Amino acid sequence: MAKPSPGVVFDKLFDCYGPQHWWPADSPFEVIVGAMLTQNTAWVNVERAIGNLRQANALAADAILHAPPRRLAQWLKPSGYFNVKAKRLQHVCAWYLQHGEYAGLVQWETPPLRESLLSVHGVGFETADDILLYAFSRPVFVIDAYTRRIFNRLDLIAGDESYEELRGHIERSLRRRVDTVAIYNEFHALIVRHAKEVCKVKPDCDKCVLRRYCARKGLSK
DNA sequence: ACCCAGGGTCATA
DNA sequence: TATGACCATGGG
Repeated sequence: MAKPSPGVVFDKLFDCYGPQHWWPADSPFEVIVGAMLTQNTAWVNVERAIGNLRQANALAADAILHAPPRRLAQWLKPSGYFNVKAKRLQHVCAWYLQHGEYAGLVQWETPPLRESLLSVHGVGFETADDILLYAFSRPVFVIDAYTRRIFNRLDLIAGDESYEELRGHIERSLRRRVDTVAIYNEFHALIVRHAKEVCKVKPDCDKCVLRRYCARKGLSK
């Protein structure tokens, strides 16, 4: 069985599920908040925490930055790790305000913007790239655990690549597409959708749209 | 009673 | 550089 290219994987997922309309947020700042809160956390719990912030009229950088840590942690409780995330959220809000919020940051070139994000305590590769792609519309492909799992099962990667190696590999393989930002946006969303939908519990991809290509090498996480 | 979820940091070897 | 511990809630 021939291996599919990443582009073929994208096309099959898109044919199956259609556009996903990501990121689920009303503003770039809300994307940033969601990206921080969803770290190793189910999205439904993130929605509750964001709902708490909104209800407290605290879904804004200055409000979060100046909120008492106790109260901020209370709002974040449903999304887990609330003490850790309260600090991380304040760090990223301080960064956001220091650099002129969206209007200031949107003028930056992508590489220095990415470096600056990664310098914020609590922002790692995936969170930075979520923010770059979905808040600032930059052509950066997001690698998450689902991406590794799916590409691993399709035998498209060795499995021990670093984050940056894997990102470079997938970005290069999609270079010919016309609108890379739109493709990266949709692809990552489709991978998450697909992982939740069918590939989560069943490694052999029974009803999987990618079944024809599935390597079935057993329980490769 | 487990396991997992749209990760990241820190201490240790 | 490479593991392991830790953070913590809610759903299956």
